[in-house]
Amino acid sequence: MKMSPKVESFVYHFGEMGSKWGFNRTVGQIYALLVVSHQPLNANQIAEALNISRGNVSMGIKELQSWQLISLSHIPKDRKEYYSPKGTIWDMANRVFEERRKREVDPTLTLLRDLQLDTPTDESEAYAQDKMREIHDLLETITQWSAELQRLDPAKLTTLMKLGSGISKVLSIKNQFVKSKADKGDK
Amino acid sequence: MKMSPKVESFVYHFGEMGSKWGFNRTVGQIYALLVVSHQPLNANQIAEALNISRGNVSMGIKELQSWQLISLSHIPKDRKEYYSPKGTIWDMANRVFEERRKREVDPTLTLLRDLQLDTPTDESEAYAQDKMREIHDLLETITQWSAELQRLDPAKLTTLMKLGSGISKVLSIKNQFVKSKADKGDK
DNA sequence: CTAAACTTTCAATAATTTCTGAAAGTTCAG
DNA sequence: CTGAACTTTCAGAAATTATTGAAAGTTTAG
Repeated sequence: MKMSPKVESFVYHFGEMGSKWGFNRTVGQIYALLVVSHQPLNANQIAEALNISRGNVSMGIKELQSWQLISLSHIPKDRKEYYSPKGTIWDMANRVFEERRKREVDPTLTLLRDLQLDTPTDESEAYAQDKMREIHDLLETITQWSAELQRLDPAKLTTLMKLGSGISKVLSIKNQFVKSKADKGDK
Repeated sequence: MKMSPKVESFVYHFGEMGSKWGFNRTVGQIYALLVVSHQPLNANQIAEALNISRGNVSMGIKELQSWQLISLSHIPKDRKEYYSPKGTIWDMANRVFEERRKREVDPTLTLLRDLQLDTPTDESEAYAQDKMREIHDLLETITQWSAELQRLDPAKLTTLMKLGSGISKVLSIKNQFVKSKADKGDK
């Protein structure tokens, strides 16, 4: 399993970036390698291609499984497990968003909600609490949006994006729509 | 500068989370502290409140400046610099998105574009290149969307979100709209 | 069963990142 | 100027995170 120069630079780059997207370098590399490989790979092939230890591959695979990013397969007469990316690239992006939300945003929302429950004891606490509420609302709105985005068919999304001039136009259309309903007293 | 328990848990939590959002713990804490403080704080106050060294504060401030997240002010008769968060919470979120895009997505897009230029030499390279193109297109679409989202007035966005049932509805409206234009031959 | 062919675990170590604090740099009032 | 009041820098120390590889665990063919 020798990587071609192109695949190699892709894989290494993805490793570096991956570490900023919530998983470590090795995990990013493993995933990148699987994505560009036409056939499923086993752990030894991965270790060899990436020049990392067998144990490290095992850790990486485990992590990718917790992100639900890979699926297993088997080759007849071969006991080894073969790994390949699960779903499309869009699925992958959704998984990453979702997983990050669960790990990073949800706990924050919980904390902020809890902190809202107490009544502030003085002016400075009131100010702090108000700011925390703002952040809470922001995170909630973003969460809501991304949840809805994820429900969309990506192909449709792309098409819509290309057809119009994007979301601003979409919103102004909706805005008019909502206004005209409101004018008729349709709240 | 003693933090109240509420502020304290907020600040520490934000520190932990911050490290997942592209800056380190200290930077997250400093920013959180500034956000919930009614008055601008100077470096010593920050160091004392967070129990970190003066030098560390200086580093953190520098980092926050590179993210364009804080502004400076001065108090008459006092030589120290006082720091406060720049803009609204929404501005902050935009800055973070934008900065992360610049640091994490843009270089990837560049790399992927470059890798597209070569013609594949064999079937497996062709496959790899095709996957890379998919990722490129995905990242580009996401980039486009987020750029447009940032241009929107956040208040308007929130209102729209609350009025309707979200983006799916918005899109289906636009979809009808575009279709009817298309039916009239309006491309 | 048993042993071969795997995978996983985990303690030790390596690599990386963050933090400190002393020293150097800057600014400005007098 | 000068020195007091700051801020920044940066080398080394501390803390955190990632990696290895040997040992333990698991699965299955025979």
